[in-house]
Amino acid sequence: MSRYEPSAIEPRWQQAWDEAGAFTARMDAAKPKYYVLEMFPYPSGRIHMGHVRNYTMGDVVARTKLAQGYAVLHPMGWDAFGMPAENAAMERGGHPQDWTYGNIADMKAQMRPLGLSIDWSRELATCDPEYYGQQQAMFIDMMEAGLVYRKAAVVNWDPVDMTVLANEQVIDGKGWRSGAAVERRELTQWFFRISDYSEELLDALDGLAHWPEKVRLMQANWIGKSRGLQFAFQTAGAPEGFEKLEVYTTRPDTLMGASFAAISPDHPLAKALEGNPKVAAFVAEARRGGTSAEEIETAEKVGIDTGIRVRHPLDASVELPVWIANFILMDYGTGAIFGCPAHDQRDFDFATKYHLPIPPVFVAEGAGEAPLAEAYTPMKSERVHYLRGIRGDSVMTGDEGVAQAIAIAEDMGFGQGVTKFRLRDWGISRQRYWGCPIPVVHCATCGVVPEKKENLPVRLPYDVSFDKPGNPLDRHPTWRDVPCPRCGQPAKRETDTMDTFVDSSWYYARFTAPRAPTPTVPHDADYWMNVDQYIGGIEHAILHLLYSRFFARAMNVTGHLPSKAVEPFNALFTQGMVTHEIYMTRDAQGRPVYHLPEDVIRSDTGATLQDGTKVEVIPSAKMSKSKKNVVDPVNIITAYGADTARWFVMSDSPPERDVEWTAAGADATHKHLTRVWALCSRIGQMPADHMGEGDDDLRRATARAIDEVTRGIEGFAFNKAIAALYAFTNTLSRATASTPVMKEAIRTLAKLMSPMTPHIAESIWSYQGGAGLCALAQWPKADPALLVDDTVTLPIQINGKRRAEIRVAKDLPVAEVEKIALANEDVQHFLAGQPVKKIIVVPGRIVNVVA
RNA sequence: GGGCCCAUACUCCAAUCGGUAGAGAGAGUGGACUUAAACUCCACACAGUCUGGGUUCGAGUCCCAGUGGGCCUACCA
Repeated sequence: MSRYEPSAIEPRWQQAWDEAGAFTARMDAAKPKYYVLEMFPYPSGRIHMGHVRNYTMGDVVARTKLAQGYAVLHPMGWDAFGMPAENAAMERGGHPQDWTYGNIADMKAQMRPLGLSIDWSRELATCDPEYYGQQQAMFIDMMEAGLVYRKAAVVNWDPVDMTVLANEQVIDGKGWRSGAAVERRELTQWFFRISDYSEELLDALDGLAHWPEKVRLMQANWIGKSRGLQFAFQTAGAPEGFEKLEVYTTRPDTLMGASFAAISPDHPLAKALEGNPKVAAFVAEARRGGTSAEEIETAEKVGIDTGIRVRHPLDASVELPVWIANFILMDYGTGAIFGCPAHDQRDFDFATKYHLPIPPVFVAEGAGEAPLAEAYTPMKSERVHYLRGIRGDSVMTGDEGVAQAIAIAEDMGFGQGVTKFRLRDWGISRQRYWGCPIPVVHCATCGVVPEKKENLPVRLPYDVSFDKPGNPLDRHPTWRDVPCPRCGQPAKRETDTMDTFVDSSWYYARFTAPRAPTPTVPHDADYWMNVDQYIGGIEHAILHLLYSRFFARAMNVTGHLPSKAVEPFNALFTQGMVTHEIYMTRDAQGRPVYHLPEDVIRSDTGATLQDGTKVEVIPSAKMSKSKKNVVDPVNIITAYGADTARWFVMSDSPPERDVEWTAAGADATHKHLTRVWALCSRIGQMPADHMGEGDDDLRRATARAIDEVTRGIEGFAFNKAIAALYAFTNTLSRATASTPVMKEAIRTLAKLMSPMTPHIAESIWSYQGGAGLCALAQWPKADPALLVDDTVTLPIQINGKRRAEIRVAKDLPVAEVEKIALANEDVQHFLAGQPVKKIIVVPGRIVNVVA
């Protein structure tokens, strides 16, 4: 065995795996199946260390399950539609399709050297017509199932780029690319009825036992269920048609503390009042409100009195003013509220500003009434003293007060208890070229008509240009102008395309039969679903994962997935980031200048540039191009090999936490692999009949390593599995056992390393006479008899302090252990004649004597 | 404002059910090898677990209060 040269062995083993079809997923009724999936990447053209960590984690799971006898499905694809491709076309010319497929080829070329156990025969890109055509078929099925509808919705419209912008693309009220002032425009858009599933999507979260608590909580908050009271105020002085004003509240128990009513600037009543120039000006100003976090935080609560009055539902003699206020959202509830300043901080701020009364409804139990410096908002579970409860003076919890208020309102007939959700229907229309075309045709006679399924896919035309702003599909007559699929009269295609989140909401299902002429194939979907382990970033905790859960239900309703797959991901793991130090100097003007790690010389005392300039070292942060604290995986693979990169990103930190990339760490990993190589070489040269010492000890150490590594991997504690491998390697390198035992131990070491470092594992395996490919060899099982010692060392504590230890047989009865412990010389010494009050024996662990 | 996570040796991190604080890695120190250095090998040293209370025979681990750092989310009535 010559030197350890990753560049020589890695491509060779990758080829061997390919030729053996080692990772081709095959349905096998005789085997349990395992579907492991990492969130597929956007084809930006470059992989980064975050990808390496994400895909290595999935690979470790996939390779281990394969060795444990599962039929494994471990596919990869590309989330290939989206705006960057169009932006690139606009900025640099070229075509989004060419740009995207070029990037896919580049990225795949960077990924393949990692040696991932991916079934590349199932590769797909969401921009493949074979993929999005099936998505269009499902869209039509969903239309028929009543899961899709059109409605007018207010959107952010960029008048220069002539497109709809997402909220995060609006910066300071201006389009992020064009810089043009963004308008709010009403457009007719397509929606999925995800809000019909609010309750179910919320309730089903409880069943996702192997999802991070954090993600489930984030989704629950996003769905946002609330129980409250909806009722109508009678108005006075309102325009015609507004004799009633519907409001919604989750705190109907505070109704007697109402001092005003307020409506959203987007409320129909506000629109009806825009004849008043002051109102119109206020509404226009409020709508321009910034969207950045900072602006929202500092935005002052402002309003304008409409002059309209409403009658209090419980006391007709009380009239409340109706204000238009900038902090009322049209999207939530009814877009109108009653203000109870004593028990809502926003209302309190508002009332203080406009000198509205602040009557408290309740006070802390035992407290008296006193002027408030801020709103009093105890938890609803807390008992409070109601001074102005709906039933007058009483003491109860907020929850009880709310329930009572709803009951009374329903009894009196002025309102009903209702459950509301924050989750809105999912608007999927995008005025973009590079997305999945919505497969419908607009006909003057027949209205909106779905395309015939035999005409799918509705392909994106290639001959488009991006020299003009707007959607090129809009100005493509031969694509746009088509006969109506129903009556044959001239009609127009829908030119909007789908949100790219639609593409990623079902790719996991498509992987089970990626080339089928239908979205899925029942037999395949039934065999492979669900995804047993899904791995990805926390940034997709809400949208992608919630949409996927909805889509799986929609696919079930339309017959594309079995009912067992309505929750498509059995287990979810969200991995931490890869971080790196940041190196900074300052230019003549004092502005920060950042430097790439390879341009910096790091020493114990600090860091300098090549020319000796002192560099400021900023603690590790997420790798980012702008801070230049990036390490290119391609360079690492060239310098050290894929096994080093894979091992390093899995070592040290627990996988859910961030891992810091350091040059010293990567170097150390490479050294370790070199040591393992040398150890293998040495064992390989031992005479076959060499009789050594400590065979049993090495067998025990081997069994322990199997046990620890297996438990580490299965428990997603890859750092602990790697630590166990370090320890086992050290033990083995010091061992002086007989040749067969040594060989057995290093073959086991290779197998245990193979999920993390598959290439070097294959080399060792074949050199040590392992049969076939290491990747396909069975995962070792630890002999339970070798995992337990016959005798154990028990520490003895006296009053909680460790004072002595004894060595006893593992299963020695407690009474015997007590006797031996008390007879111990050191114990007698420390007891110094004190009587023993109590003795606690934890078998196999510890003895504690209480004196 | 709300929520979640983290805090153990110089650094990154281990420590099953509460049971001897150290598995592993880096950096450090000393030594062997070398003309010398690098590489490699061997050895050594390094904390009582962020602070303050509590529960317990026993707390890094559980509970309460706080401090520091990170992430997410937010006028949701």
